[in-house]
Amino acid sequence: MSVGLKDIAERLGLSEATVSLALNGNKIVKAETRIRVQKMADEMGYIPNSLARSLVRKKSGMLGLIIPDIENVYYSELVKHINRYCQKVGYRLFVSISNNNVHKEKENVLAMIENCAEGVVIAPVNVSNFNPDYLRYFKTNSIPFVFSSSRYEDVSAPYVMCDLETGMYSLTRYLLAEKGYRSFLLLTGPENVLTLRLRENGFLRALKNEKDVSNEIVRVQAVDYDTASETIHQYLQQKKKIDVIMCVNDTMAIGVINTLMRQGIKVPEDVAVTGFDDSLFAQISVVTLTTVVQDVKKIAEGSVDLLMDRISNQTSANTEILIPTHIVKRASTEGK
Amino acid sequence: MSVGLKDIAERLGLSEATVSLALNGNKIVKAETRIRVQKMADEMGYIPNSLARSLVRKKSGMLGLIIPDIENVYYSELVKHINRYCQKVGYRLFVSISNNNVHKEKENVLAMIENCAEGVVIAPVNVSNFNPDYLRYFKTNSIPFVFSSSRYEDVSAPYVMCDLETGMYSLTRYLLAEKGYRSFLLLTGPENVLTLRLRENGFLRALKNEKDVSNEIVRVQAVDYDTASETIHQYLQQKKKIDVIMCVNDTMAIGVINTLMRQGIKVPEDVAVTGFDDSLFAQISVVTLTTVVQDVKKIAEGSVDLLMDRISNQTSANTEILIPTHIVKRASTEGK
DNA sequence: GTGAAAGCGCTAACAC
DNA sequence: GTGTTAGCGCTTTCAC
Repeated sequence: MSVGLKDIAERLGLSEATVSLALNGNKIVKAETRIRVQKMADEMGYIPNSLARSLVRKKSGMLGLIIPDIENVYYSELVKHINRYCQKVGYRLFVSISNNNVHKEKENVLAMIENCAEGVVIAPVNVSNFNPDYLRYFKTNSIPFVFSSSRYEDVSAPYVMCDLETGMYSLTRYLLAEKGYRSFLLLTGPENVLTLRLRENGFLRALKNEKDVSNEIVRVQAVDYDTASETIHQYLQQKKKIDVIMCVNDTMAIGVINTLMRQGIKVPEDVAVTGFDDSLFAQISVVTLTTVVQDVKKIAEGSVDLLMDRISNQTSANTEILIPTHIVKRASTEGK
Repeated sequence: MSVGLKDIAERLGLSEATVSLALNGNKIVKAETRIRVQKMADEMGYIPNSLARSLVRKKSGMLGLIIPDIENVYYSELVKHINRYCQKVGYRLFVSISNNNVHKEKENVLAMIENCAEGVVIAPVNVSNFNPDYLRYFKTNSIPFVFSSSRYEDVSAPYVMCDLETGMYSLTRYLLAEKGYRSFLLLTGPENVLTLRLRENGFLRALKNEKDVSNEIVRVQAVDYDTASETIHQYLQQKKKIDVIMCVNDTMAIGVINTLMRQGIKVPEDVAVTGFDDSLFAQISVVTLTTVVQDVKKIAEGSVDLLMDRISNQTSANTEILIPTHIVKRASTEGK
């Protein structure tokens, strides 16, 4: 049913080799023959078998991407950009989902090797990973990999991520110095997650040595909409006076805003709210979000560039790229 | 660097064949040998090359999924479920993105064949596709495919999608009969998109023969947040009296609600709003959305089941599965 | 129970 | 210019 090189060769009275060369546009084949072959291939609906090709070439033309969660807008945006950029540099992308689960991530790593990815971008799970030793399989199979969006601190490998610490620092300083807020609440998640810790560090550094400023850190289990909503709902019982609630992502910020508004508390007049990421959510909030922009496209392209570098040059320098962030001011803090 | 069957065989003084059989758990190999081989493979960090395996077995163990847009929450949810379900049935999933572009979809189809997908799920582009003849490549290469979430009307192939027409019908009837709304505005997109047309049909059918009921259809180019916001913003100039604004997806509904609220118009007190899909967005709206539930998980699993069926049984009946929808009532219509 | 041999579909030397 | 050959890493008869 499906047509192969052999079929074309037979029909044309040529050898498989010539057909192969012709189809690959090799100039060594007579132009006329090339055309003839090309035409016949089209006619017969020839589609090359990339399994066979990859096997013999020892190049699959495929890059891998491992992400924790595809429903998270941050990662779906990452996928979009990485996918697009891969195509641009002539590769195909195989995406696999770790479901924020270390064991699954290991499986995905093995799958990448089985599938002969020429390199892989890993967006690490957002839970603590005490033993990411399965990454050594990449080394033993000479497959380069880079971290993207986050990294494992005890694994020495190149990475591309945003400068989250500075991002949160700048945002906090802005709220402090320009908006004059004095009492801060940081709504964040588990302590052991790098990307959250960096935000926290930025937050604390910005407030350090400030007098007449109060800050509080509220830690929740899941950094999502529902959890944020409930947490703030409960927090409101305390009737504490807060100037601004800073969230570690936009989704939580929306949860906070909606909860506040339903209680008749005005944002930003009564209390300001900030997000992080500048995802889709930042703009579809009733009160648009002041947030920190993570330039996902830059992260995506930076990751692929870095990976391509390692694939072709076999450079082994542990390049570490920190993409600058910037803050975007919207309605949720522009009250005072 | 990377270890193959041969390496293991040499170390053990066995043949490649035996090692292969042992690793595949073939009972014909002496249990003791099997263990020995297994152990050595682990020790040496053997990872099978699925390219080679697939080539000889003529089974890649891979299914394909083509979607228009990964940033759209509907599709990312679809990816999640299909991915999960594929794993359950022992397949890997290769996702590719058509970017809502017919030409790209064709490329993706070819890529699926090149990559030897054993079957593929297609979520069609949401623009008119006058000539999806490239789908015949699947037939000529004996690769089964099924449509998911939508379909091309002039292509005869199995499909799994929600009963959008009935969904919209029920919602409209509910608003009419139970809520007593009399003037309806439907905010939808281009005329030639099946999934939108079905909604429209349901809407019109529900209102047909109703006296004292007015309906208006406003058509926009892009069914997204910004377009919906702007359109409603302009529409408000007309100062027409409208009871309910029905949107063809949740994202647009949020755009509408936010725009209304910013104009001081209360939802649902002054005007009610409905969405469609019951995506994440339906619940993160300030005013939670009354909407129609598309059971994405069922669509996902149905699509894979149908595909598996065609892969194994080579059945050729054109099964057409319409998943029932139901409406969920939330704050955005519960005013009157 | 194990090994030898053929071959999956394609490519890349090397002959002719 | 074109054909012959070998072989990518693995599986799977079929002898032994």
